[in-house]
Amino acid sequence: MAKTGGRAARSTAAPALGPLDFALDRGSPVPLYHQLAQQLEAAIERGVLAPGNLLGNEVDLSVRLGLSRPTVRQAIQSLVDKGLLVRRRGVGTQVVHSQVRRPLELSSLYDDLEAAGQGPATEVVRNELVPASCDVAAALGVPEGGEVTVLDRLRRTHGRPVALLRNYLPASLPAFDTTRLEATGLYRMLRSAGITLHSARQTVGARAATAQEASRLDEQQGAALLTMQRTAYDDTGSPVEYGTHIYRASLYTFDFQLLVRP
Amino acid sequence: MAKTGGRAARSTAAPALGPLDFALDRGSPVPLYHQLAQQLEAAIERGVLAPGNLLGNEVDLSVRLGLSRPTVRQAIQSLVDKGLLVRRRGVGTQVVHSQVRRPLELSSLYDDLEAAGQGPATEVVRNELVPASCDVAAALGVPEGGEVTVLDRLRRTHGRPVALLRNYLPASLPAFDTTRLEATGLYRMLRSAGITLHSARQTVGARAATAQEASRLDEQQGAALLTMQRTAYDDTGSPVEYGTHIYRASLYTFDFQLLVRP
DNA sequence: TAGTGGTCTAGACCACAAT
DNA sequence: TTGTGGTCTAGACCACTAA
Repeated sequence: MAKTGGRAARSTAAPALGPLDFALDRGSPVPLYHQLAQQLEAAIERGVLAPGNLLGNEVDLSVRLGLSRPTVRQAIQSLVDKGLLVRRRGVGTQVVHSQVRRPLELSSLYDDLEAAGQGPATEVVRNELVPASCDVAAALGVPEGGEVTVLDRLRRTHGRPVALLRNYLPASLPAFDTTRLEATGLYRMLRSAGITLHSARQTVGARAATAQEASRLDEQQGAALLTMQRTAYDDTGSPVEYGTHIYRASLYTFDFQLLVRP
Repeated sequence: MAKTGGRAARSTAAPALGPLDFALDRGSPVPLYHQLAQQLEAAIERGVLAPGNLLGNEVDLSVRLGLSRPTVRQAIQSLVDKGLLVRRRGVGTQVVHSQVRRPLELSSLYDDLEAAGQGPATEVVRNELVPASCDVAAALGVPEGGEVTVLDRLRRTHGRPVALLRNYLPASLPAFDTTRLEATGLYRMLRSAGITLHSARQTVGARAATAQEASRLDEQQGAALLTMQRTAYDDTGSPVEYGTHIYRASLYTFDFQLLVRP
């Protein structure tokens, strides 16, 4: 097939927006649109692409890169979805004005996913099978009184206790090795167990600390605590985890970025 | 290979997934992929599409609907992004297992956007120009001491105070009419002023109520409060609003769904 | 009017999963 | 081996924005 046949003709001495050099590898298993998106994002991050007009129209770009327009669009769209670019019909595609731009995954789900490995960050204080209470049964979709794994962890940063994490998991999952859990983190273990997270539902609130909670968290009784409940689901919609977390409000906040969908 | 070459042969009395009837209007200004997405979503919502295998392959679907495959894919992809569908290569596209499915916009930004109009939900208690303090100036990107609009509102539900909302806005915006603000809501007024929100950054925390806050919110001093700070940006990345909100933890929680991006 | 993104088409080959 | 989604192409016409 001569598909790529006429491509050699695209010589044209360095068009107006020459400074951008993208190296696309057609042999790579990573999709072209993804390669382009990554390199665009890197260019934006490095400030090579200033927050002004740019990315001269999609058609030119596709010709310059030797890609089809839909492919270029797909790359651009992924960055628009990330909030890095804005498209205006009849105007062009612009880099969004710097400011806060780190994508920032959501709240403590991210913590559980990434804040692992480094030192004795979280200590497992309980890891056993118990009968499911009413609310746990409802959240996990198991019969009330059926066995579930309960996991209590104490999380510290800089040596100070920050959070009490209680998680319930279906007993159908393989048992969790405590030491490995402390080194790896809950979500990474779920992942290596072949469970791919799909979505989660969270509720964030606040209340005063009980005497017991206060002593465990090194706070005064009645101190303000941040509370978070979460149910996480896998691809098929089956619940894989129900958690009730408590954070010291004096040391911890949830912060996240959100995009307004058109 | 004659792949679907025998396409005409695929007459087969009412194929397995016959019950779906989609009415696409090519004359409508609403894009075909969007029409299809809406009708698919409606079918899922109504339970016509059970959480199992379905949506027989994209190629057949496109033929049945008289659309090209990319168009069908675009429709499906939008529902995947919403968390309603899951695609598996070599398997097919499935409806995600019911459970929690309402998309649910994020936290109180949604409140501000939608919880408007109905009754005296929020009362404007302050609406004036003041010099920007350090943190306000930083958040809004204006010089310290420059004029900004400060807006204090008291929000009630069922007659009980729920939140104290303080917002700062650039003085460059047109003045906000207090009565209209109470009837319409802040974000709707911004929108009608031609400002399209793009993204926001939020921090959620907790602390004990001061005596003054307690009296305004009908709480005890020291009661747990939920706090939220937010900076919202428009398309161009310019800050359009900085808010410091306080909620009664006994009456209010943030709850939201989040999708795990692959 | 000219230029931009928005939508749509009709194909193609590939990678992966199930059989 | 078969069927699925994943990627990619090379065009086309339209709607909106700006000059």
